[in-house]
Amino acid sequence: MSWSDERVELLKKLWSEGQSASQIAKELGGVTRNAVIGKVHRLGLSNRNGSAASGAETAPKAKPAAKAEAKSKATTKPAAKAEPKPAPEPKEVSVAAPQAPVSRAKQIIPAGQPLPPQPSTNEIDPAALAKVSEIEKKAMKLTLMELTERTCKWPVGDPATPDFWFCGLPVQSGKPYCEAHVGVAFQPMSSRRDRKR
DNA sequence: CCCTGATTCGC
DNA sequence: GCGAATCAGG
Repeated sequence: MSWSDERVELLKKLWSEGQSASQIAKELGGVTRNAVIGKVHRLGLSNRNGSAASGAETAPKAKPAAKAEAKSKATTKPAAKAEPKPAPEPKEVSVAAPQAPVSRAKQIIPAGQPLPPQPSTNEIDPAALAKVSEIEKKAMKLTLMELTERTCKWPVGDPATPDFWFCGLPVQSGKPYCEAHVGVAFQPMSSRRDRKR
């Protein structure tokens, strides 16, 4: 595989979108994450500007590079290329705010069948819920067959609906869900024992 | 162990 | 230019 124009464009897009190198590699196909990273560097866009994706974001690293380094990086990138596609990316996430309720999590519990470990959607940390609804917007939206050992298996939507999918984001570690969903899946402790019937 | 990006260096 | 190997870190 070679870096055709289209592939480079897709690479740029996905990279600035905040996708990880491995994810981009998968989508491109025929390349490894190393190839992606290498290309990214060669393109001079190692810095993901535009909007730092909150969440799975690596903090700004300041690498002294204790190795032999006598080169100065000339980051002179005009980038004044006329793109046919203006890159419609309304990326301007304002996370600084006290987290305004973007959207109320509707209780879309179909028949009351507690499929997922979805705990009572009313006594969970609101911040965690907000986090969930936020990451679910950029979830992988995988199908059942696409789930792997390390993709978030949190179901979203109504299983009896075409809008049903699994989160699919990278799992926290050995857990079945991504960080955000782990947050709501495992309640620290709550009034659990007071469930009387 | 899983992952992330960064860098090096033979090709 | 390319990317596997390696490095450095979470």
